[in-house]
Amino acid sequence: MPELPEVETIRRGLLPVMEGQVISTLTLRRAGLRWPFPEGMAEQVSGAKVLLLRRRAKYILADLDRGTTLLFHMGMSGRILIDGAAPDDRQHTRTTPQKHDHAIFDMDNGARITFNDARRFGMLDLFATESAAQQSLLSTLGPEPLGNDLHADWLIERFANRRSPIKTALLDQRIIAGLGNIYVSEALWRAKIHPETAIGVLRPDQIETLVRDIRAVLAEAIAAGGSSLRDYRQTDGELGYFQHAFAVYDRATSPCPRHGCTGQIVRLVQAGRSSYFCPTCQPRG
DNA sequence: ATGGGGGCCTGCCGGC
DNA sequence: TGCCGGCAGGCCCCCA
Repeated sequence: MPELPEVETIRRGLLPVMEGQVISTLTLRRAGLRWPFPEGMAEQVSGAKVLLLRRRAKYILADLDRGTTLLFHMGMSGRILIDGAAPDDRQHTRTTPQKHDHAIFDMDNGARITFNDARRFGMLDLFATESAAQQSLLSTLGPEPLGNDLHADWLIERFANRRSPIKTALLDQRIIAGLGNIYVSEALWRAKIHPETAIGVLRPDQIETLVRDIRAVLAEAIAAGGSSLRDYRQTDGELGYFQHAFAVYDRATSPCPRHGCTGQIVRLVQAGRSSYFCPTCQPRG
């Protein structure tokens, strides 16, 4: 799926057509994605004004003027595309729905926002804004890695005496919210930490370095508009381009790009997911 | 308690 | 050309 940088890029793309704007009609083209949509969601959203468009982890949250919040999650293959926003936009690629277009937001400002998701691991939900913090999808999330919520001291404490491999710990949204398979591999490479290292043996200085590298790789990816491998697109249909900056992800057998390192990138499967790393400059902890 | 595996879906790519 | 296995930016659930 889109990880944090891709979701943030999508949010920024939606801002000008959604925030402060009225949804004239929400059209649902199936009964649900991962789960059934809430009863009456289309009616409750149609006519509502979006007060604020925010992001939490990999979720986009639209607070509506009816005391409700609309939640988007892109799953693995979800896309959001905007048509007809600008007066000179003659593309209108979505004048007729395409395959896997599941939800269509027609805005008062003329924009059409389409949620497309081939694999249907994505989510659309609606709940009372005041209950958002208790919402089951959001309540267990850990700190945001960007901003001021993530502290190395907290991670050092959280990791003490635990044996879980750092790769799987960083994918755990309860520990840090928003990382996914790409940026975990990239951050571990930057921090020179082997993905199988038990979190309990990491030194405090390694964890401090890791926090800095997580922040840096996410910020750089956002600046590049995210990474496009298969499904991900920005809301204008454009590709992100951070994939060109990957050091290790999907680069098995390539030479390690670290200056002075002569190692070769290796693919490893952990908990059913691919990890990529350089055995030479990411020694076992 | 927590770490790993299976399942959810569709699409694409490579090998035979 | 077609079929089949493997793989994919995620997350929930169940089991040891």
